[in-house]
Amino acid sequence: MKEIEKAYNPKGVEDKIYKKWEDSGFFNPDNLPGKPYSIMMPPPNVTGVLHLGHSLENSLMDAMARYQRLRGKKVLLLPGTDHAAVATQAKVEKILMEKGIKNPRQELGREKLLKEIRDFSENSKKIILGQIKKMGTSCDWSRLAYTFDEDRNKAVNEIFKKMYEDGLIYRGFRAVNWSTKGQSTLSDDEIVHIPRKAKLYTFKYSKDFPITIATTRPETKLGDTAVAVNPKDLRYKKYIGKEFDVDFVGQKLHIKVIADNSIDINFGTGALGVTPAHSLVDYEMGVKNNLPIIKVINEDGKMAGVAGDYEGLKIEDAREKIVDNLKKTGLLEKEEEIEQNVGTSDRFGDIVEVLPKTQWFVAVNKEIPSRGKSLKDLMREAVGKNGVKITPKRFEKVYFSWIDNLRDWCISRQIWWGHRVPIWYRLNSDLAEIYKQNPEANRHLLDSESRFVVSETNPGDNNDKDYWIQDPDTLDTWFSSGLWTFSTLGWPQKTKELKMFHPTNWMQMGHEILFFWMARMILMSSYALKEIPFKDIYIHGILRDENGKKFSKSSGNNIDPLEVIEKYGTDALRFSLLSGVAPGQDQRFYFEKVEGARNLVNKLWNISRYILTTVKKIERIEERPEPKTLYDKWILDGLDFTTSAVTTCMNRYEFSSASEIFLRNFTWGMFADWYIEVSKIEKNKDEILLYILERLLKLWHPFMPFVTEEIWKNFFDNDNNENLLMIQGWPEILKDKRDIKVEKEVKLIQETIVSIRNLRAENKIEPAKIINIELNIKNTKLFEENLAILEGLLRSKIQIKKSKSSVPEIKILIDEMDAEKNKLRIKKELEEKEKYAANLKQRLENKEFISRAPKNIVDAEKEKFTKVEEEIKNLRGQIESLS
RNA sequence: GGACGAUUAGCUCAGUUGGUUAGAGCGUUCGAUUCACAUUCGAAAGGUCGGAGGUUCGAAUCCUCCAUCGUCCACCA
Repeated sequence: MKEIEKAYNPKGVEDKIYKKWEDSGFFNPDNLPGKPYSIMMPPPNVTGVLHLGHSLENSLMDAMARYQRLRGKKVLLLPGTDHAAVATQAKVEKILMEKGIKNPRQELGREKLLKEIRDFSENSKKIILGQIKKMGTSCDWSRLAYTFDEDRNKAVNEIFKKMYEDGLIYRGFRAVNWSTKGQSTLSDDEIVHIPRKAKLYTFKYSKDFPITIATTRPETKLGDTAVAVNPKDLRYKKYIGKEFDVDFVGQKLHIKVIADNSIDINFGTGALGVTPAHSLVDYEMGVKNNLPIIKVINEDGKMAGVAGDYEGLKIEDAREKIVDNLKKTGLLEKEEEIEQNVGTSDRFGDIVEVLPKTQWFVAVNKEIPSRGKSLKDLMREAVGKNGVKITPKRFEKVYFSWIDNLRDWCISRQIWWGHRVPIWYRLNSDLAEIYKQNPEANRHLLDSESRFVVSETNPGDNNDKDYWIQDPDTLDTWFSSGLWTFSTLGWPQKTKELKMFHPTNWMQMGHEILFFWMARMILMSSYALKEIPFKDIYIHGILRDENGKKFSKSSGNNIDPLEVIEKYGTDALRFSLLSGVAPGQDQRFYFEKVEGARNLVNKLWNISRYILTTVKKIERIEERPEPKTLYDKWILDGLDFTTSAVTTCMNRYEFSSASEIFLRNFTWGMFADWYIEVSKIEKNKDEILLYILERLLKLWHPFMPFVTEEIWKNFFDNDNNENLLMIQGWPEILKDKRDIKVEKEVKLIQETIVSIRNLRAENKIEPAKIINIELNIKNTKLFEENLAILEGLLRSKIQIKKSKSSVPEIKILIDEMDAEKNKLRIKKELEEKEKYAANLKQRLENKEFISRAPKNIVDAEKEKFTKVEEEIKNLRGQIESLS
């Protein structure tokens, strides 16, 4: 007889099995037959190690990949990591600062700092990849990619060039978001708004200026070049178009009064001081009205030279001084405290300033040559009816509203960790010399240089090589991760992989990167390949702790997935995550859940242990065995139904229903609790048990790959690769409907068994004691045929007597029965049934119901009524016989 | 300010086109250990589905309003 351990011990087997899978080559689609199916794993940032959220993603993707592989597809699950430009540099700089290096960029310089970041990220990468393996992820390691490796860099340069040539990438002097702390620009999406208290000042620039304005940022008013009013505002109509020279706290300003429909007549004074240099909204107004841009705040967060008396002051100090000044001159009319939202940098945390700067942008509204559409148009078309399906659908709306508000995308960053902007400027020899002496300080030489070309490498020849300077900036990290679905497949080369696996079939992600990533992938792919990068998108929620709080380092509630795996095993972790996932919905994680999952894994183990150690011969059963008894029919039908349901669920990305409702219920509730127990009584069921076990292992494999693979080994006496469960094929769907008659009969028997067990428990009859029972029933044949089961499961001697009742009337023939107690119980039951019957009766007497409800519903209600009537009669009889 | 989501048993959550006496897991109570599994087995208790209206023969499910919690977007200056 086969020896199998009493409990499943994941620790001993997981690593071995993973190695076996990896060595088999089946992670690589080249070794698989069938139609291609591809999933690109969202590359985790190399800022640190993986957390439970990543475990959820790995579980989702791997479950889908394994499911598709079992269904005979040529599955590519492509792994990778993301250099995460700003995030990683910010992180490493922080670590260095904690080590005492106050200003890492200054103290280390570009090359040394880059080395620090590279070392850090290589280390995180190693840990991350190890963690992905621990999760059992069946990804193709031979195609491992990194957003910052050579191939991906080529793709980045190529697309930059293409977009530049199409006029979609341009250099512009525009108002951009600026992080003083990070000393870099930011895209609109990298800003998080946080509420804070601020003071709103209402004042006039000067005594002779007719309009009062309000602001929370008086210091920026030094850069005002206009006042905007609503054209319908009668108070100010007469001033529109007029220009004024004013003396604002000692500075000369030239203010033009302009009309703009976006101005709210009822807010504040109904007039807005326009600062094109330091507000994105004002900047756009400035462009429309041709207003000059006056930059009064510098990159270091201090007032600029044009600010006159205020030059060199910190923003807060300048503000204070200006307010003082306004008070003194009596120009300040009101000062009130308001709640305001302020934009901060998501990575550096400081308040973001808006500054005018020369940067590189992607034009989203500009028409793409020979396509008659803008990037925005492409992005809009890609989702919805004829494009990507987002699950859940509501995120489509979120996406569209984001598109509508999209501005040109600033892609150049002043940090060092990232893809260098592939632009080279040709300076005059002396300027080149000056620049090289201090690049940081002489950046403006490049900004004002009109001779430049797009190139990966120095475009100069031996004569002027030294005068060509590459743009020191790097690209927004999302510029490179936007290419992920195709840069990983060899683009810009026309590889056969690209043709085979693009567009990808499925993409899953958290809703927090919908804009950052999904939108950019759609942009890049529909532009460069004219393909929407994926067919379906699945949005999952974020994992929270047991109190509903976000996991984060600062709240100290982080859980290391490896710790969970160590304690409960990977399969348990995977199942606990997958069984609770609902699209777009946040999910709580707690250890009781994993414990329950671990118990389920062990249950499957023990089911297998029982079957494999008791059957005469372990063998694979290809054909659906012929059912001999009622329970055989029931369980085989159940398996068919479960197979069909699980398949449907997986095709719809309903991981939770597939695993929790159907598989768990069938495995534990039907197969273990009933059928295996029955098989001990009815005997000779090796074929059916083995047949079901094999299919169960396959159905469970996407959710719990390790334990199923480990059990599967017992079917073979060698460990050839082609015997691995992961490629054995998905169970065939034979039929998806259960036989209603069989269903009903089994239900009747099970209800009878439960009732009798209940009676035993209530009357405190020892479970071991054999008792005599009399069953009065119309359908004696059914009960006679299943007598052995009833007697076996109930430890009873049962006499079946013919009666008119279609529900069994149970009599326990024993002295210890407490008649009073019994009567009470029956009375209670009777009451409930009578209430129910009254309910049904009312419904059936309602003419509207009879005439309007569909016939099958009415018939079902009638049937229910006759049944409950019978039960009531039965119970009444029992009471009588007891008294 | 705008949009979206959640509210179902003590806890965590299912409930897919409106039609079962509203389900599961955990927890609780009672009982069981030579027979695959105490990481187990058996039994039970526990909910007027956030509130108020409406549509319908019929509402946890659809509509309106309200309440509470949460998320995203947005520089009302």
